[in-house]
Amino acid sequence: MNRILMIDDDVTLTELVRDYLLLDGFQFDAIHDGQAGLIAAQQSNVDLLLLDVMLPGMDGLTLLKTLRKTSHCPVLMLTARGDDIDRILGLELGADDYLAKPFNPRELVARIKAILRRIELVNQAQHEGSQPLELHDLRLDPQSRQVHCQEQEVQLTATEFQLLEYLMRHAGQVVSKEVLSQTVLGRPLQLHDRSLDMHLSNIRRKINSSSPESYIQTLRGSGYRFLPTAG
Amino acid sequence: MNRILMIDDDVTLTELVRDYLLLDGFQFDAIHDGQAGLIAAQQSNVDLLLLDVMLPGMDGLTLLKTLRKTSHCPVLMLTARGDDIDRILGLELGADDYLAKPFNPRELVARIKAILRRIELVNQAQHEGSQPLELHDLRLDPQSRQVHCQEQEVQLTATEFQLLEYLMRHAGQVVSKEVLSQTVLGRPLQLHDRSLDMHLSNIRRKINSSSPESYIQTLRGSGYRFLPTAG
DNA sequence: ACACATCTTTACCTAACCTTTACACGGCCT
DNA sequence: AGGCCGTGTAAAGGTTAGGTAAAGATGTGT
Repeated sequence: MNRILMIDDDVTLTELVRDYLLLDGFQFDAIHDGQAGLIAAQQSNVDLLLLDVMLPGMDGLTLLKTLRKTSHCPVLMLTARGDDIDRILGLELGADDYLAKPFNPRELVARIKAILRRIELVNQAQHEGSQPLELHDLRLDPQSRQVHCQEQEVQLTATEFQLLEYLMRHAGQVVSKEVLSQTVLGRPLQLHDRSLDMHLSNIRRKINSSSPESYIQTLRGSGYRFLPTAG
Repeated sequence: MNRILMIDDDVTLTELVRDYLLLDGFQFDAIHDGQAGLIAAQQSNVDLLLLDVMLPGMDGLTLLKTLRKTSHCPVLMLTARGDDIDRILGLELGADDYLAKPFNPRELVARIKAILRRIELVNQAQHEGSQPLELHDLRLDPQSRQVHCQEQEVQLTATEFQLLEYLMRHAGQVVSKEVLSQTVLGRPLQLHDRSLDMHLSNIRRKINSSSPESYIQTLRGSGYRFLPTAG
């Protein structure tokens, strides 16, 4: 789960952004004053900072400059149109992106995700989890992003693939819908949200066309479990 | 077997790291003084150097600077939080990575492996980088920078060539747009950046004029994959 | 300065995809 | 038995990623 800190004196705006980000499964805090914001950004463990340029207490550019002495936390600047964007993004200050006010909250979310994905990439070099998984008559290969069932290729969408991969990696364990929603869909499970059920259903349909076995058990009220091979 | 040398005055820490690295099949030595460390690094045959910034005898940055005059051995810096990371990683000193103390030993191992893998890759690329690649009815020759499709030459621009080469070298694997943008275009993928799509489109058009086969698969939401020949 | 090649951005479109809605079924409790 | 709740799934609806044409920007050589 990613923690976002927003430093902006516009309370209406921060509340709006809060709503959107919570829906997408982020943790969110807002601070409405520059100096307090700097301290919070320095001390707490923030994954990404949303920073307004115009701020009471301390303006955003100064804040960023100060923060950069001690932190490389990714920063997305919120600017008024016509601000000195080159300088903000350039080496001198080193923001990761900017967005001109007023902005579309969806766009903001998209940019946040883009930045975090970029960061993720850098850390990913050390990621090893790319060995093919083989259970029952299923083979799932993250490297080629292919799934075979009884040697027949099964075409899965990105989400279906992630879902199946997660279940297979946790074979034998019960995985709750809450966890699946958060890790696979990237958002908290909402009331009446049937997306996961649909994806599961689709996976089963696609797999069952090759194999009648059902590895994916439903544990009513608890979640799902992928049968381990021993069983 | 890879040989790791750690230069750090914290004996408890070096012992901890020793345990982890031995378990992972590395050879390991530790030296607790800067000057002695430099000499050891210069003389012995080390595959990777773990270097603390704060050191008795000679500080890590000076050591690295001196070492770089004679050696290109990969270096992973161990820093206190808030050290001038840019300078460490930058061209001036040329460390390969850094890790802030206190760190998780697993993370350290992961980064070490990542660096060594990277080095390995580079060596490999230099080694085989000049042999022509042949897949399906495509032949791509890095040496002459020519591409033939069914014996017919296909004129590609520099970017298109690099893109195709990267995909062919990773035939069978999914390659994300993020990775392609970073490696081929040399910049992080931005939101709404369609350059890659365009280059892909152009490559496909040029190739398809000679051959109706489509080796380049799109995996919506995941990236692209060049079909391996076996399949 | 100009022409040319290349790369990037913009814009539009479509198909693939994800989510929502709706209804059905079956377990579980009282 | 009856009702509630969680789940399966078909179908509809809305959204988005990707293909590509065309315009714009950038670069390079003459």
